[in-house]
Amino acid sequence: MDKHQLFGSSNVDTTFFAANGTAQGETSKQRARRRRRRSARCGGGDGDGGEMDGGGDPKKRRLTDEQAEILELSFREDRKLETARKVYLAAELGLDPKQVAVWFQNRRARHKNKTLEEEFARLKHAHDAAILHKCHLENELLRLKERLGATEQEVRRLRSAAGSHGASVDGGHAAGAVGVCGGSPSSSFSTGTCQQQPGFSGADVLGRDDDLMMCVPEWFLA
DNA sequence: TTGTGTTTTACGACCTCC
DNA sequence: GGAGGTCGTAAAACACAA
Repeated sequence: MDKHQLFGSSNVDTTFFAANGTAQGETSKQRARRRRRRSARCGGGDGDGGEMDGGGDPKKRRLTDEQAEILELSFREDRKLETARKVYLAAELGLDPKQVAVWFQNRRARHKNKTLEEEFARLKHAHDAAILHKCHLENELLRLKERLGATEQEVRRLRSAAGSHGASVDGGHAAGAVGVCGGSPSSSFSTGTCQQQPGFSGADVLGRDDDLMMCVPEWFLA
């Protein structure tokens, strides 16, 4: 039969019949096996089945491969089935128009299911990615909180040290404590960091590879 | 060969559109 | 009101492991 007759001037890929043994991803091997089984069951030679004249249940008979393929092509053309096309397909395929209608109904349902599954997979992938990103952000937040806590602790230590130092040595001129410690061996500011004038850098607390340089200005210590 | 899970065909109920 | 749509489901047909 001329496939183009079924679909008018449409762009039906006629190579479909040659290249695709299947309408829905079934392998040719599976299809062949299925056909053999069906033939054996129905006692039919080549004409597997449309009429089921071998005595099977006439109520529910499977379409032949060719019928299914042509219906599949027609479905790809247009998922809706208008009356004229239904009648034409039924006549061409030797089927009841009702069968054609039912086939389209079921095919639409399968298509919808497949679409939903694909959409679900896509959304799940996006969801997983979002969860991963959230984990990264939470880790980052945790790290920043730890750094903040350490810095605050250091600030408190410096303030208490500056307070006691100023009171006992220079009568309360604590404002310049950081700057004037001068690297005294006994001072808590004897490390190199305290030399960083005019303010305090928390780099020793934060670690060398930290990208966040938290600085405490001198007025804060006053 | 058989039990079981999946796919396909068919139907009824209900809804929408013309 | 009729035709054709979706949705849910039954049951036949089928695939496949044990």
